[in-house]
Amino acid sequence: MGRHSCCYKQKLRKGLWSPEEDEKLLRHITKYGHGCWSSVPKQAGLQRCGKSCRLRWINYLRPDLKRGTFSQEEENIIIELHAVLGNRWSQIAAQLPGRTDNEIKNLWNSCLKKKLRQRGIDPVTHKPLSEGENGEDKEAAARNREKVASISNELNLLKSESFMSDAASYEQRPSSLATKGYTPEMEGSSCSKTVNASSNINLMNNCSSKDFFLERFSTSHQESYTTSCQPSDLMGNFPLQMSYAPTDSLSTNSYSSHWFNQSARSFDMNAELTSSAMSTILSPTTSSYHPASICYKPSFTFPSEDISTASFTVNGSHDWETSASNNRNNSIRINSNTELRCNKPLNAHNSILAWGLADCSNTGKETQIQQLMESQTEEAKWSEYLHNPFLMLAAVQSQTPESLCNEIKPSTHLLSDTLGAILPHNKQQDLSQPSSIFSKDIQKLTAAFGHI
DNA sequence: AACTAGAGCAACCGCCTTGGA
DNA sequence: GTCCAAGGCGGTTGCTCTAGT
Repeated sequence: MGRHSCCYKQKLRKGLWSPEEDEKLLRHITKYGHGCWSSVPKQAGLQRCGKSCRLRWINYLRPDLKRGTFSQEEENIIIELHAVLGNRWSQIAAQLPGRTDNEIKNLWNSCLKKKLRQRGIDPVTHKPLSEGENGEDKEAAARNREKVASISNELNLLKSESFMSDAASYEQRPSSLATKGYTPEMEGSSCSKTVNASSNINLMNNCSSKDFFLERFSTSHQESYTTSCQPSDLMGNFPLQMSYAPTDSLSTNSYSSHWFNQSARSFDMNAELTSSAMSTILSPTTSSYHPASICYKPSFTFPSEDISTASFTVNGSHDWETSASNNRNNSIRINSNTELRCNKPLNAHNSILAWGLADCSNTGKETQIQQLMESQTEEAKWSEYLHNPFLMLAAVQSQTPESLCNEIKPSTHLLSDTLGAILPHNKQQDLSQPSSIFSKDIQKLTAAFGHI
């Protein structure tokens, strides 16, 4: 790899775009659309490479771009999203209509990082800066810690044969679809990419339960069907610090932390699991129901769609299976022992799902995990579990369903409470409508898992 | 007025993934 | 299965502007 092939062929202009070039590009795309970017410069009469044209369009000429400085609310959203997503600028940008990843990246590097440091928050970890460690040292230290943790986790993985089951893949939506949704013809395209098992291994072992869930249950990062997640519920020790954004509408719900999908819908973290994972694996008709479940603490909000009871199976392995292909047994099975499932019927009047990690085999064992859970607060328990997938696995494999049962907290109100303040006015009406995204995902996962 | 440093921003670079041949 | 072009993304560079000296 190196310079783009198009740049070899002829001497192309580089550097800043002139108004004439802008006009040519704008006129061409307005009239014909961009189609294949590599052919755009020729058709538009530009001495630029296709990539350069694409970038110019995306970052500057696009008509839906929002100009001007970032509002305080936008900054807060970026900070919150960065705490969750890290430097995934395109994903962050996807939650801020009219803003580009480049813009956000520049803002972060030039302004927000500084602001966070001034507030005593490490922009890398989003945790309070410790005294005696300056920002740069802290960053380096954080990177080192990550490396160490990563290596350690890899070793743990090797030790854990249960995690070394054969590879599986699941479908993930293409990033292009999500990020650059301004070309209508792109919508509905069905490209996909496969994430192999090694990705999932890393997800598990980097001890980010957030990532674990997002990767496992969302159809894509880019189009992540959002979640609001109570960090103590799902993110373990994930460093989501809300304290620095106390005034905006997001932060009034603090730990609800709503996210948005490409169409500016907001969902609940739990809904991410349900909307992307569930919708892709559930048929609206049948699924199994297991009365003796281990209730998984986070409650899942599901859009009001006519979906019956459902379950999907999880094990500690990164190997997923589903029997959804025949639409009779709508479950994802990772291994034979554990199920993560919804144990409430879903219909238009009951959109709250209670999910369970159900132990299907090893019941009644007393374990360290159980003792741990008994001794800690509920929040801490789940934090610990979600922080450490191995603990989770161990617990699930050794606990009785009852011993792990926690109450389910409805969370739909978080959605409605927050959206009004966040969504553009013209988007708010969508909230009452069943999301077509979900049915799309049903098709996608069905297709994705159908061949397994 | 000249110089310098820093901030902000636009664009490029290099790598990765995807999909078609 | 391999190769390659295209597209996407995050990191980096370099230019311009502005404030301070």
